[in-house]
Amino acid sequence: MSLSQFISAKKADVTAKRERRKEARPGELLDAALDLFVEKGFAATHAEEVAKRAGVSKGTLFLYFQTKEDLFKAVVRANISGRFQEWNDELAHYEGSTPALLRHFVTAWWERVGATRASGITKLMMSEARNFPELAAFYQREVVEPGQDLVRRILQRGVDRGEFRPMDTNQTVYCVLAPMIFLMIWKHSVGACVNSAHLLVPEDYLAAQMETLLHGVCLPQAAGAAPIPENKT
Amino acid sequence: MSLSQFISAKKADVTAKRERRKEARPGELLDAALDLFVEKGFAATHAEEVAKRAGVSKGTLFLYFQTKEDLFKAVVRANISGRFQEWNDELAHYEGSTPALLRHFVTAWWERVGATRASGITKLMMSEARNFPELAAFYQREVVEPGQDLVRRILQRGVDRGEFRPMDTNQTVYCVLAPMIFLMIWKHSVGACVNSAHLLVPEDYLAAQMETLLHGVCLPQAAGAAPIPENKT
Amino acid sequence: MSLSQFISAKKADVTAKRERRKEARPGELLDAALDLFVEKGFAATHAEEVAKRAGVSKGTLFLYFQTKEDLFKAVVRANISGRFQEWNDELAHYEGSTPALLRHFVTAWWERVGATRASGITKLMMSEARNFPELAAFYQREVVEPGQDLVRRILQRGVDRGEFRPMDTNQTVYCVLAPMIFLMIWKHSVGACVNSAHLLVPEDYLAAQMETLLHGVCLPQAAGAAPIPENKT
Amino acid sequence: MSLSQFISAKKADVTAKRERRKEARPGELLDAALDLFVEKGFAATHAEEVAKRAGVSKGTLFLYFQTKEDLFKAVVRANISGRFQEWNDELAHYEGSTPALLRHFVTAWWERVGATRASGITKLMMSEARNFPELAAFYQREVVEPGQDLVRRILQRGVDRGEFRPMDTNQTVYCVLAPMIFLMIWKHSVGACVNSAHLLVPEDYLAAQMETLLHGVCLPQAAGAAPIPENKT
DNA sequence: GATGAATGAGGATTCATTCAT
DNA sequence: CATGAATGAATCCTCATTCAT
Repeated sequence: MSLSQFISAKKADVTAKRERRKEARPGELLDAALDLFVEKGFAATHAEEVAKRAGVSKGTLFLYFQTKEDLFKAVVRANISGRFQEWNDELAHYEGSTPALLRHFVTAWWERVGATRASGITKLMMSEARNFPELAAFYQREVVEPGQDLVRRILQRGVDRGEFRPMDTNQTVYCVLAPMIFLMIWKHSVGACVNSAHLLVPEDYLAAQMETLLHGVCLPQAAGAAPIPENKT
Repeated sequence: MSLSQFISAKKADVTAKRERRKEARPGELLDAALDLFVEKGFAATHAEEVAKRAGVSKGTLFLYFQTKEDLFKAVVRANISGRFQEWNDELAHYEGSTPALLRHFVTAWWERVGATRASGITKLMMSEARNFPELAAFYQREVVEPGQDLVRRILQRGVDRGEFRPMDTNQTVYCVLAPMIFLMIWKHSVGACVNSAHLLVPEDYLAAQMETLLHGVCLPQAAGAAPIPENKT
Repeated sequence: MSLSQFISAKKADVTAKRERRKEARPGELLDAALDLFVEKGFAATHAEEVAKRAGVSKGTLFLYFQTKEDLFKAVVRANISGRFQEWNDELAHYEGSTPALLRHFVTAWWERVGATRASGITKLMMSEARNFPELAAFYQREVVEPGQDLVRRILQRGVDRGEFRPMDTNQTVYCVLAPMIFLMIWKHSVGACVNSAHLLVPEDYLAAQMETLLHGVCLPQAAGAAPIPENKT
Repeated sequence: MSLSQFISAKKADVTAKRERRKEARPGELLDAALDLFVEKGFAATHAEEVAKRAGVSKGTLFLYFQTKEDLFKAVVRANISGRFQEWNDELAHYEGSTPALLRHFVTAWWERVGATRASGITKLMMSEARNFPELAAFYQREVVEPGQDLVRRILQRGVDRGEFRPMDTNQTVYCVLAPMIFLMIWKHSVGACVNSAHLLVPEDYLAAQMETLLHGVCLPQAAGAAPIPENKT
């Protein structure tokens, strides 16, 4: 190793160590923040506690996130918003039937969000939306609308390909999303502190929901469902 | 009337008025507190605001409820009364088809609970369950389990009468309840502070859910649904 | 004393004691605040210190003044703004010559503001104006503009009555006010911490300023001054 | 050129550059600090901002000045240089009338100090004198007293030459200096953040002040002013 | 010497709770 | 019983200063 190589290696090393730390910090803080936000809610989570759990001081937290709201937004972005790109890509390149796509989407969502700590964020937003209008707006913009949009496009794909019967996709979107939202809320509220005799089994519940949903919205030729009778109620 | 008579009459009058109010006080406070807890959550609801809305002073609130937590617990307990007896009776004497019964149950629920202030209690419990585990257990015992039981018996009636296909009623129960729970929470959180382009219309949503549900779980002869294909995903 | 008299007297007494306290409080707080604001500046004055000096707790201060800025505004109103009514009345009813009026105004100002603690407020505003734009605007609105207006009307009175030569009153206003402002600043800065050999004697300084000013602006017939020569500079 | 030669040449170059910068550093820092202290006051000026404006890091600032107070003191000291020598010389060799000398002095002061950044120092001292008594004394000694002395000698020259009426020069000195001081403070406080309808025009204000001053203090034969009437007030 | 990440004391403000009246 | 003035612990955020690199 030449001298200059040695010198620059040394410097690189020093810098690297620092930068590794600096780059790791936000992640560690987001991690700690997610835990605490989910556990205690936005208002009841104290900045100092987040910092302590991440192993740094209060001041350091505010070095990386200007306010507690910013921290929250960053948590949402890191855990949810970021996923939509991925899903949009999958949707664009999916080649199978739309019922299969919908099942895939729900399964993937469960694995990547529903079953993870990130699911707590949704419960959190439902609880605190009214007290933090700006956060609510942010969440609506970054999560709710992209999510509804994604589902709407899936449903429309089914209609366009003659797999689903014509429908008001704007309303049906809620039939797809509501079970997921319900699941996240349930898990982080009642589910977190009660041992019921008949526990909710998320995967079974989701599968059941999807099947009842599909047999209701599918045309006969697509998923084998019968035509909907006209004499409703 | 002598002076002393006048005085004691006046005093008696004042006392009577006071006692009347005194007995009404806790109810008025619980009423005010329910509204505020639902609207803003536990932490963000200020004792003074509750008192003001009930028309008394802050001091009086703490005369009836030692702490804010006590007030919260009293609010939840006071609002979870026995509506189940009523429904159990209706179920026992219902003579129509089970799909019609289920539709009736959901409609009645929306009218008697979902559309009323009582729906706020559910939102409240979902939001604060983790902070009040003791209350969550109470809620589970007094509300969740009786509710699940009721629905389970409706579903079982359908299976027994050959209207519904055989199913794991313990899981399907959630398919009936989840939309209701979702609706209550949505209404009191996102629904209260976001002007989305595509608002959720509760009645439409419930009707749609019920139809997709029925066409998924009903046997062909019962509600005209097609047989469920065996090749699930 | 009858019973009812006794009763209402007792009640009145109790209430009175309380109210007397409640009414005295803001004054005590304003008093303490004025001292501290003048001594340490707005930013460096701590709410807790103000409260302590007034003999109450931090919380009590915020019971009477929502923010530190509000406290400051109240201090200004109590010590300066309130004076303008009084001066405007005096101006309206003054019957002597305008030079005498101007001398009266300056003397009165010195006695009622310049020589009192209130003078510190002006120095304070000069120091902190740029950091607290809202306070600066408030001060401009409540003090500077009414003050300039008052002086302008005095000058105009002199011109109208043929005592002063015609002038741009908007600029001359500063010739009257500047010595006062200078005095307040000097007194609360250099003057507060230096023992100069040749101390500024405010009364002498003001008198000298007024005389030079008058002999400059007065028409010959009014105060015996000569016409201003045209070859300035 | 060998490798080692290249390295040491490079190093020498770097070192030279560094040393050049190193010597300039404190000056750049003082320069940046002056601007900020004048603009925002001592407390509201942040170390980091000073460093950034000087193009160095926060750490470097504290390398040259142990504390923010030290920096403040250095700023004041660095900006109070000997402009008095220059003026004393001008005074000694001036051959015109004393009124003309006084006008010259005021005009020169405005051009060389009042209109420049140096005026900020005065505002700074007035604002912070009470927090830095030691500096206030220094300022008194190095600036205030020499300045008063200079003016006093001008006035005395007028009296001695029969141009000015006899006076207490110690007090009249303030009549000359106060407008200047007022102007510097006004400009850096109210003047910087208020859009008044009638803005102060420094040059006009100074000219007007000087004329009223001269016509008040001058004997008739000196500047054409009328005799001062004896019937004051 | 120079850097900038990290620190933590400090300050304004809130609000559940107490208690003299 | 009822009141509401008073309290002070608790919380977010800032920023001078330090120190490992």
